[in-house]
Amino acid sequence: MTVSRSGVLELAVLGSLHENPLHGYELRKRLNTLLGMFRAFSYGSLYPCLKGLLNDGLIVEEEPPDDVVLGRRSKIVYKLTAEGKERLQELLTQAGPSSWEDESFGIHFAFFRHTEAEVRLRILEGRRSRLEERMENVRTALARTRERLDSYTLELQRHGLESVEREVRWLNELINTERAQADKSQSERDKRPDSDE
Amino acid sequence: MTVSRSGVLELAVLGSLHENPLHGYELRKRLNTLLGMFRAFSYGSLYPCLKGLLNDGLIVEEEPPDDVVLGRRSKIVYKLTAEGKERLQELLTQAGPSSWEDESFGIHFAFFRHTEAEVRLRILEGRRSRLEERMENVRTALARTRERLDSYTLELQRHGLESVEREVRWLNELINTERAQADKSQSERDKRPDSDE
DNA sequence: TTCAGATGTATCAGCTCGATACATCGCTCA
DNA sequence: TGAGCGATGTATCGAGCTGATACATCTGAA
Repeated sequence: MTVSRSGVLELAVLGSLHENPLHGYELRKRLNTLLGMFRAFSYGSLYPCLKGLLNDGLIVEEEPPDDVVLGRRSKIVYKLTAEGKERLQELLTQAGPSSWEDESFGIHFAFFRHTEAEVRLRILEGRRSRLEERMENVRTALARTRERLDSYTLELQRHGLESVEREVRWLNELINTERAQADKSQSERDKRPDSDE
Repeated sequence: MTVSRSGVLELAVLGSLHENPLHGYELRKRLNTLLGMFRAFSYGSLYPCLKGLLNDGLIVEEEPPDDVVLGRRSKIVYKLTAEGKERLQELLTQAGPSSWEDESFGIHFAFFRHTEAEVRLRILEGRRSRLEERMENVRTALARTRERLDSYTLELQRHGLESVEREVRWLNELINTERAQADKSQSERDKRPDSDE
């Protein structure tokens, strides 16, 4: 906590370093590739974050392999410590309201393969209800406005709402898939496919 | 420039106050209704912005109407000055790269009814090429990645790209409409519909 | 009457972005 | 050879925004 580190960035960095050790520059590229259109991190957030994680003992500098030692090392390659792995597990397990914020959701989603089915469902459903709530607010605010809005503003509203509706449908599909899988593995564990759930 | 004021917020505030004088609380509600799903401003940015605009003489406190004078005024209603109107025109006329940033585009769009057709086209086309460029980068970065990504990450990429593709199509429609209107008014001005432009 | 919730102004810590600085490496073109 | 250039690489800073919070008033309902 000594140094700036926002939780979501921490997850992104620890999750990436868990897969393989990286140095800052490459970490940024990897993360931005991973997140695609959703998000792009800047050095101004990554380097302070790495410094903070190092400071807290969650990551350490990796020793360069012997055959590179001769040259001055310019790269600083980081890898997770045991505490770092623990912390990552913690971040992957807990899913609070921040997990379905716009900025956090993509990160959590990108590391879904490491998280429990139950947590995945919680995050997906949390995001869905967050979006639906927001749409509801916008719609009622829009309906309450007395003056009539010009066509450009209305078009903006329409497009915005439609985009979010599409995301909700996408979330629904994902949730259904997750549920179907959960049910399947549940009934496999039970060894007897009863009709009652 | 004395106080914090980011250009896009300045446009949003001046544009709103141009239509009718408002106090901070109401300004925020109006702006957030106007922008719908696109953006929401916080007090932490609005009040400093109002202070800055006041400081630079672009807005002034409006005298309360006589029939309210008796009670202590708690509201501080602001309205544009002549310099404020000038500045607003300036902001509406100029369209640079910042106009097609994610955070700015919605604001510019929401005030399109006050801007020239030529500027509207510049902003729409600028945003389109910005999005296309970004998609191109993501796609090549994705193609260059050697390791294969898990299904969640791929799904995230797919959804992200699809959303942006949809926005590009939306922009195309708007651009076509704008162009058609521009051509129409152009030929009306010419009074003779020649084939060569 | 009291209390909750909307209205209203204002600030602050923490965090992020975009720009920038600086240095090295490998490549190409002359 | 070496000049130039773009990618690689680490790092910092100012400016600005969010979310939380504090505090005060007004209104209507219980």
